[in-house]
Amino acid sequence: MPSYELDKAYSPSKYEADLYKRWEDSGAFKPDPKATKDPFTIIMPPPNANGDLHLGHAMFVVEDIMIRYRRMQGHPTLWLPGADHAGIETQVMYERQLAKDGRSRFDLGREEFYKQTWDFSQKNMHNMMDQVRQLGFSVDWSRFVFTLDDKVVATVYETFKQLHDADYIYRGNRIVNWCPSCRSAFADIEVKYREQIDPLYYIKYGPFVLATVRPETKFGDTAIAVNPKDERYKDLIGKTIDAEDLNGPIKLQVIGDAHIDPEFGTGAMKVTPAHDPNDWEIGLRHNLEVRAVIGTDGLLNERTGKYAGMPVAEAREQVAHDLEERGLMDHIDMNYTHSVGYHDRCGTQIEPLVVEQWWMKVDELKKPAIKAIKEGQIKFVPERFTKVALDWLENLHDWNISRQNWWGIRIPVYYNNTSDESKPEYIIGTEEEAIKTYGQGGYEAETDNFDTWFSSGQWPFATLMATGDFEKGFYPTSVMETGRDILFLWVTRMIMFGLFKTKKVPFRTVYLHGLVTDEHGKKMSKSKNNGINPLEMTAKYGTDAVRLALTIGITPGNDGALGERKIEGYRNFCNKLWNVARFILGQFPENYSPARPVPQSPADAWILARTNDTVREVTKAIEDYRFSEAGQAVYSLLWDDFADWYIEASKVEQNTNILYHVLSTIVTVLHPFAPFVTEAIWNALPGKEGQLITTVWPQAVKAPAELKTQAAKFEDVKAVVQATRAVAAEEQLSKPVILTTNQQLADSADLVARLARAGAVKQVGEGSGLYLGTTVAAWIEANAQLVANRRHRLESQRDEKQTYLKGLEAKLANENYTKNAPAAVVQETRDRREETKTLLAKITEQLTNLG
RNA sequence: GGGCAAUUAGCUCAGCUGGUUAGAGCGCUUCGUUUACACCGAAGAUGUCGGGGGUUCGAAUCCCUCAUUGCCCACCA
Repeated sequence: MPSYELDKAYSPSKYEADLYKRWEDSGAFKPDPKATKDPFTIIMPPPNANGDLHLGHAMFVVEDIMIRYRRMQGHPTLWLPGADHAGIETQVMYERQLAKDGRSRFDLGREEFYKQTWDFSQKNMHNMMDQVRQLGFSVDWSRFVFTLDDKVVATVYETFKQLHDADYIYRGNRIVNWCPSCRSAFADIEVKYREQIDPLYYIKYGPFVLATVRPETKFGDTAIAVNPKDERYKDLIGKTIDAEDLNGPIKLQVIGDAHIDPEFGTGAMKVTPAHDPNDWEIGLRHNLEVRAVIGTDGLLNERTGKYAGMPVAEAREQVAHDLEERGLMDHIDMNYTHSVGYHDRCGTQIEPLVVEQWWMKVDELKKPAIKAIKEGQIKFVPERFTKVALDWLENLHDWNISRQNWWGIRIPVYYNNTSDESKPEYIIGTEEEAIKTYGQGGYEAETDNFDTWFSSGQWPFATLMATGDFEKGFYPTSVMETGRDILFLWVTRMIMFGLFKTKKVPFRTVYLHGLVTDEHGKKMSKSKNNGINPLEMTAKYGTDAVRLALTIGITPGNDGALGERKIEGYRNFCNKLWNVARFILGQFPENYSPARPVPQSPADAWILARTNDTVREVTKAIEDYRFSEAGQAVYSLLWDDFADWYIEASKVEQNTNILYHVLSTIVTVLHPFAPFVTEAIWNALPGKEGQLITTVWPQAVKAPAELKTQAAKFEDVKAVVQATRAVAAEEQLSKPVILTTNQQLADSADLVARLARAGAVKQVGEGSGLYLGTTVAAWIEANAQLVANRRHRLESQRDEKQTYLKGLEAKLANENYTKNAPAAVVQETRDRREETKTLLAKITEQLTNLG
């Protein structure tokens, strides 16, 4: 015997874990092999296996919405989860942990450090997987992929070799962004610039005075550059000058280079090709000697004499001090503002150094990517990011793909360590191949790792190749949904790699979400202590509440504010839905077996029409990636229409099949957004088989005219009820009596009375009392005093309508309007005019009767 | 220096290709022991849609311009 009963309030913790397990165990998360539509695939951006999930990950809820929606639509649907070893980021995090015990990675050594970081990330990975479950994400766990899985690494290696064979990979000694703390080079995009004030030293160099913020690099100066058009220095170009320096006299050649701004400083610049990117370029142009004076350890080297071994900052002070002492300092500007690069992961100041690295040529690789985007093979949501991505790609320079960190995927290169020069300088391949080529002990393995983004840039195909789904129609994937902040770092690179490796775009649509900020739109940060932990919130308010809070009111590409109060609001909404279900379940007779909903009353027709419209609206909105609007539409149907009106109406005239139908429909279309509460309710409904997660998405139909006519009658009832309530509230009337001349309204007397909390609804030949001003003529029985009291209200009502009518008439009198505006719009204006005229006549009549 | 976005109710934000008298949630005021829900219900107040100009029959929506805020990119001896 069904016990159609639910707890008084929805308690998420009671259901979530069980429901999730049931979904997972039933295989619902796997693509349905029987589904016949096109496959729908999303590869989840793999969270970094080095900590807890945060709100950025919780934003993947939009992926779950798409996935659940497509699954219900009957597509073979795959949401593939994974985790990222996140090279340098994880390394830095684990090093911080080590630092708490006063240790560094150098104490452990490379091998031990790797092993411990592996354990650290494995632990985090499992923790993270639990958290993904907690968010209700319907990912196919059987296809979980880690970036360090053998199959992924194999694909990454294969791609590297293919790129190398195509001549897109080279090894080069060039200036790079060096992080002295990580002891690794980084790509330009991993350097974040911060504005700061530093002293600008004007130092004397023979006949020159020149400005620099880095006097400590002067030992690496190999020229002085001036603008060739600068009259002051023109004659010196090409000459070599003698200058007194801290370590004795030196000679420097003077070169002319258009890069020099005559307005800056003294118009002359010291050129240090080894330690400044611009100077490096100048050096290339003028074939200057590259003299390194700072090592990869961030310390000055033996070329600097007594400064050798000093860290850069210390050396700078010392050199400046000594220059002053020796009379070689002209003056110092203490208020010079400029921006300085810092490593975005560890925050250490970047030291430009010349170090040998592996590079990827991008000039050819980016072309197909640009083409694909321009041709619309990849669409961006929101659209404005199309141009942003294109601009970035078009200006992209060769990419340094090697990292000297210890945590990552080793570049599969072995160098010739034998004296046999007929053998290749290096090979790309396995150790066995190295042995074959160079003999046992005749080779040296590369120790550099790949940039994390080199491997994750291959994620869409690397994952599907690892799971064996690549050939099964899941590639190209459907949507790449990720944070706006990694558009360049990740998305553009996936496009390049995807097109190179598979000749196909990796995804058809890129959906970018913005940043989740605190409730006042401020960035969340530890120092401000305004952060929200999504996992704490799911525990406190339920996962559905958090999901809705991250969906509704948040638009693609834009930042979205989230406060605890917002989550609380959606917790309330879930509870509202729960109670609606609880009420309806209580209405079912024993052994109720649902039948086709047939409208018997205007209210029935009205709610059926509203439900049908909402299904259409939600479906369209999801298809258009307007998830906020989709969620809002269901929210409003449930609360504003179903709960506030229809359920109340059903307490007078009940149509159980319609209650059942509307509840089922709401729960179904809300499921992608709030999967738990909807599934819990579904399970309690009689006559439902299987799980909601795999139930078929409803289809909106073209509503028959008769349904619309009937529905309009309920709108009339609503209007009278609302007007009555307003008057009753303002005049403190209890149980007012409603009079009407309208047959239909009189027919619905019980309904109107209940909804309006009226004493009675009476049909009369002629109205009297307080006129309600609704299209269906109705009055509230009232004495002369009360009517007189409300006279001003009628008058202002009349004035308002008159103004409005005037506007409409002016509009319709305008030929330009009636000619140019679409016929439907004009017709609507005409209808409105007639309506307003009728109302106005009634109000005027009422006022006349008042005398 | 280049670019993008935002500016709408006290707060946080919707408003898709221009077309009802501009919306939601929260907050606020008043009232409320109704056959589910106080995590509730009813009623209500609050807007020169940042300023100025323009296009149009019609502009929150399109164009120009200014202002403020945020973000991205580049450069910075």
